[in-house]
Amino acid sequence: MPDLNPPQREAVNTLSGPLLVLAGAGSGKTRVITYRIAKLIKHGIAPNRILAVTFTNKAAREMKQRATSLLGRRKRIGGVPEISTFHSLCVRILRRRIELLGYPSDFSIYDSSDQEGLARNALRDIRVGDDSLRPGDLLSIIGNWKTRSLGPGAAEGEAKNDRELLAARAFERYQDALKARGAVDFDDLLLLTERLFADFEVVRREEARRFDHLLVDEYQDTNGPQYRIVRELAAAHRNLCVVGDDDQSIYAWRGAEVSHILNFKNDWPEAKIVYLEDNYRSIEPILNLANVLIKHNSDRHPKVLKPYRKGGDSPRIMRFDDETAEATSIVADIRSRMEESCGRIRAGDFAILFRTNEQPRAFEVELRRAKVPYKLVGGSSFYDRKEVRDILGYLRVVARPHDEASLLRIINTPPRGIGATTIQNLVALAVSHGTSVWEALPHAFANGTLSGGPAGSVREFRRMVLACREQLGKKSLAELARELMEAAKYKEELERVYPTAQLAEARGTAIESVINQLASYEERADEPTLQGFIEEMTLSDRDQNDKDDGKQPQVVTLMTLHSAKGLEFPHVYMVGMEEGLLPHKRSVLEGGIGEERRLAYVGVTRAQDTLCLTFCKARMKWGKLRPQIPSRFLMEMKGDSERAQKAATAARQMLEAADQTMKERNERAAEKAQKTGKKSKKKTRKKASKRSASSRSGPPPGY
DNA sequence: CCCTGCGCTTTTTTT
DNA sequence: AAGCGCAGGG
Repeated sequence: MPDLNPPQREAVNTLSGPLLVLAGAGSGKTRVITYRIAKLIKHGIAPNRILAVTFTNKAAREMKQRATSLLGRRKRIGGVPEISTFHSLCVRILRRRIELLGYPSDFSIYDSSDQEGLARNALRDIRVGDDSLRPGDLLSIIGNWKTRSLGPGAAEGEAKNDRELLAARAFERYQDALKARGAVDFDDLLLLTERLFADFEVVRREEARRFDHLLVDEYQDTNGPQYRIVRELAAAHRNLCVVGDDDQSIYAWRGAEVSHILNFKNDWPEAKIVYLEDNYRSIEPILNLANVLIKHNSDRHPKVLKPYRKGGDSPRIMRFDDETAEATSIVADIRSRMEESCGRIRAGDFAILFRTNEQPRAFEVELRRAKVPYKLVGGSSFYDRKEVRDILGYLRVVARPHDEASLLRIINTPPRGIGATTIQNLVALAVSHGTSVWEALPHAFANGTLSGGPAGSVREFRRMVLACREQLGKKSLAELARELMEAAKYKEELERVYPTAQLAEARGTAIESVINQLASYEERADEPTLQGFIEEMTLSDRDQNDKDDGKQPQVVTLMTLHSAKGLEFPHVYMVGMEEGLLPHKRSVLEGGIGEERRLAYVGVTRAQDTLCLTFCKARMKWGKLRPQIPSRFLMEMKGDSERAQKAATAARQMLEAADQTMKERNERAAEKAQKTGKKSKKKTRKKASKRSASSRSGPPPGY
């Protein structure tokens, strides 16, 4: 890539006022942002007056690195620019001011698995009509409302059917439960910040005054709350630079609105607009494919990626019998390309991109078998492992014993004789006192809720937590964590549960790994706190690789198309190019092919040198081999619109049919449930009345 | 209180 | 195919 081209230079040199940079894929937008930050500082802006916001921690980390290396020695003068994600920015604001909204300033942040527990409780014993909801469904509905800044009241008012009414009521209980625990979920971070700005002018001014320049990356993916937070922060100084590409908007399902970037000029009439269309990343044939594909989207800002790197091999399209064959061949392909290149091409040059998180399974098996090193980004990995969640639970309880979700998670892990009944009684007592379970413990000893064996176990548990809290600040956090896990006899439990020492050992490494990450956090952070570490673990993008902050190991990358946004690889495989997968079934049936096409576009434009698109004739699902139709996007890229049409029609028919059989099955199940359902309904009612009898006051909201 | 085994459901993307 | 919840035995 040459030095800055004219539009890039213009973007970098526009130092004040609103600026919209419409940057195509591979046009060097990260470079433009970092150069701009450097330029601002060279022109005398104090670094700590600059705020840059990104969507992922990875992007923030990278931007920080590049900016500091650009600035060299200069960074020491006047601090460093603040580069963070929306979420961590909001956490910082809320820690300062959230008490105005009735939350404690040491609020906990609940991640998806904590949320699920709350959702389950919120749904307990409510029924509207004969609709019911799964916790996951509820959470996605709530997420939807939250990204539209709707509270439970407004949601109930808007509810159009029983299902939504039910969800709205559960939403209220869910939100009450969160607040009662002094906890917020991910959406709340944005929502409460927005509310703080709206309700308290002082806060808005105070926060807006911290910075004179605001830069936002991936602006096409801002949702409502993010958009309004940006607007408020930049309203006074108006030095707002946003960078994005409407063709890469892939988060509409999470509330992102492309209109934010398309209507930028309406909000900031004096804004300058710069287009970056020169692509320095990919070779010509890859870009041709991308351009042809995205043209099929009608609702867009027309632009074309212009290749800087002319010539090169055309992308390959390959067909396989099933996902096992797909994985085997691709892994073999990777191996042979590495071998033939005599070490010039390395594992780290390859990426395998897919639409859904079940797809990498076959590849993992195959890569392991072929001894090719790889990493699986995101998905259910390290952070979701039971052991990791357990130790984090312990740490969270030590940091803040009122954190109910964590307390209940670990109070009997490993089993220490505090069973379900005991826990239920404790929760009921806490509820009737209107306190957290932790606070209720002394009362429970006093009034006899706890007695005998369980009382002893609980007392010992409480002592263990208190002893650990005692040590906070006196010992290193890593040391503390190690001692805590020892006191909890966690390793012994692993040895007990797993048949072989080897298995137990493998499980134990997760614990070790968290403790190591804690140690490295302590070294790196200015003022390390347990809360700070937990926050980092909760908010971090789920990239395990941030632990080895030195050299990236040379490994093949496996990730979803969504996670691939913003990245590039010399050699890319886009796998599972099939109707129902990409475009995803849901989009085929409910509309929204445009976003799927953008997703495919994002995938194609990740590739620098070679691209390989693959699909399978059939795919294993629920133990059955199901025939697949090649993705219409493949045909669109080949310029065969007619066959793309046909594929679309055939896919719709097939998926609708599958949907129909499933509906029928559900109906049959529902009928069955109605017969036994009367019984089970009675059962749950009985249970409910039992519970309320024992707790006297009945289950209040949140339980 | 804890463990096992059976049966039932499962269908996207994430900070 | 696999993970989860629940019932029943130790």
